[in-house]
Amino acid sequence: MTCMTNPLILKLEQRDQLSDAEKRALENAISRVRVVEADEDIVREGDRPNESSLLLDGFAARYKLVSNGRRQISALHVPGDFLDLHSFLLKTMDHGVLALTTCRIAAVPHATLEKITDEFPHLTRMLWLNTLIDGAIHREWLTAMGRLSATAHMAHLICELYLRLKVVGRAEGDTVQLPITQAELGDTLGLSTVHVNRVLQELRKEGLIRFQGDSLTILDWERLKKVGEFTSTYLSLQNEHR
Amino acid sequence: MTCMTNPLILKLEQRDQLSDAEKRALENAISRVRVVEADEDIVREGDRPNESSLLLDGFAARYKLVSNGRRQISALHVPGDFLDLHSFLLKTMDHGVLALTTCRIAAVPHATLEKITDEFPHLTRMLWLNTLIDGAIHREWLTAMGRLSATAHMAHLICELYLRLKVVGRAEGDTVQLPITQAELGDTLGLSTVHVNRVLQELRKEGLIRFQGDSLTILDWERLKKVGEFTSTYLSLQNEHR
DNA sequence: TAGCCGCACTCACATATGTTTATGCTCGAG
DNA sequence: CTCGAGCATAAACATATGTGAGTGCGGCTA
Repeated sequence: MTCMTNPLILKLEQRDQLSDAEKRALENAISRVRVVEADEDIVREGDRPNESSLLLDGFAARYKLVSNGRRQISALHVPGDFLDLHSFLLKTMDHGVLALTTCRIAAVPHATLEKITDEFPHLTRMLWLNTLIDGAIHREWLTAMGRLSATAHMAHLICELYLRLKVVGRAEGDTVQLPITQAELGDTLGLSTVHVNRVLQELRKEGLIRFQGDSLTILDWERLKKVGEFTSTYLSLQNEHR
Repeated sequence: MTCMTNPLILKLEQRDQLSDAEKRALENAISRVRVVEADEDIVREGDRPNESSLLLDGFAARYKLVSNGRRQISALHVPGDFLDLHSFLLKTMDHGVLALTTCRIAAVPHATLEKITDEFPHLTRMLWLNTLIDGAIHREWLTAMGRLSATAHMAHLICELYLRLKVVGRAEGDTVQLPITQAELGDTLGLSTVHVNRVLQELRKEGLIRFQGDSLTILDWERLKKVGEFTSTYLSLQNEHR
C-alpha cells in the first residue's frame, strides 16, 4: 500500500519508540496516494476535509491570503509532515495548503484517525505531539519575525529547514535540496522579494551559506546558528517516553 | 476541589458536548490551585514540568527572550486557557510563561493527563483540540505580523481578545477588562512601545475603540473587523462532533 | 501630604525594509 | 537553435516603524 520507509514513521521514531502494532496501524491508515503538481492547492481555505494529507515527497506550504493579494506562508512542509492533521479536529480549514513542488501525498481518513484515538493511546499522543511541534515552530517563527532582523530571521529559517530535512534523511552532508523561490521565502518571512535577495547576498558574502539553484549548502553552521539565534530545542529532537 | 464554573469546561463545551464522566475527569484532574503574582514566571524556558498549568483567573503570556534583551510574546492567555498543556508531550519548555496580572492557576499532573489519554478518547481529542486552537492562533498572528500594517495587526488582536474573553464570560456588553500595558502589547505585536501608542491613538481617532486604564470598549465592531481583516473561523467557535 | 514610580504620551530624528522599474540569466518548449 | 517565461539581481527612491530623550499624570507608599 505504501512506501516502505514511510518518512512519518522516521520522524516519529526520532521522538519516541513505536511498537510494531502502532507502525502497522499507521501504514494501514493510508487510504490512497496521489500526486499534486507544483503551484496547485492541496487543500483550500474553507474546506472541510474528511481526510488528512501526509506529505511523502516534495515541498508544501500552508498559506493565507490577505487583502491586496498579499500572501503569508505560515508553515513550510517537508516529507514526513502532516499538512493538515489539525483538520481532523478543527474541521474547517482556516488556511490553504499549496504544493511548492510536485508532491506525493497520502490520504488518511479522519474516520481512521478517530479509530486510532480510540484504540492506540500512545500512537494518539505521538500524532498529537506531531501537531505540537508544528505549534512550537509557529512560536519560533513569531519570535523571529517580531524581534529579529531580516538577516537573522533568514538564517534562523535556514537552520531549521536544514535540520528538519536531515531528520527525514534528505540532507547530503551539509547540503540540502531546497526548491523554494525567493518570492516564496519572502512570503514566509514577511519580507519583500527584493529584501530577501539582499539578505541572501549578505549571508553569502559572510561565507555562511551557498545557495545556487535549489541546492543549499551550509558553509559555517556555528556562525549561521549564531546569526539566527538558533537553538533546536523547539524541534523536540530527543527520543523519550511520550 | 475546584470552582464550579470551571472556565476550561466552558471553553470546551463551546466546541463540543462533554459527558458528565468527562467533566468529572477534568475536575478531578486538578491537583492543587496556586496564586502567582503579576510579573512572576509561571513556567520558565528550559523547565521540564511534570504538570500542566490551567489558568483559572488572570492574564498570562508565553514569551521568549532574544539577544539584547528584546522579548516576543507568542501567546496571550485568558481564563480557561491551558498555559503549557503542550509540555505534557513536548517535555522541555522552549519558552517561558509569565503572569501579566495576579493569576489563579490549577495544576494538572502529566500522569493524570496520560491516564486521560488511556481512558477517555473523546476527552483526549478535546484537549488535543485545545492545543490545535493555540496553533491556529499562532498562524493567524504570523499572518497579521508578516502581512498587515501595524494598525491592522492591532485591530486584529483586539478583535480576537474580545471574542476569546466573551467565550469565557468575561465581556460585559462591548467592554472587556484588558490589563495589558502598551509595552506588553508591543512585545506581542513585534512593535516598539512608541508605535503601539501611535496605533492605538489612530484606532481611537477613527472611533473604533475606547481604551482607558484596563477597560477596552469596542465602539464599532464591524469596522474594527474590517480594519483588522478579522474573521473568527480560526477560533473554532462552532459546536460539532470532534 | 510629599514624593516616587510606572505608564501613557510626544517630538525629532534615524533606518530597515518596501516599491518601482529594469536587466539579464537559465532552462525548457517547440 | 531560438524564444519566452520565470527568476535572481540591481539601483534609486519612498515610507513605516524604530530610537532616544523627555514630559506629565495618577496612584502608591511612607
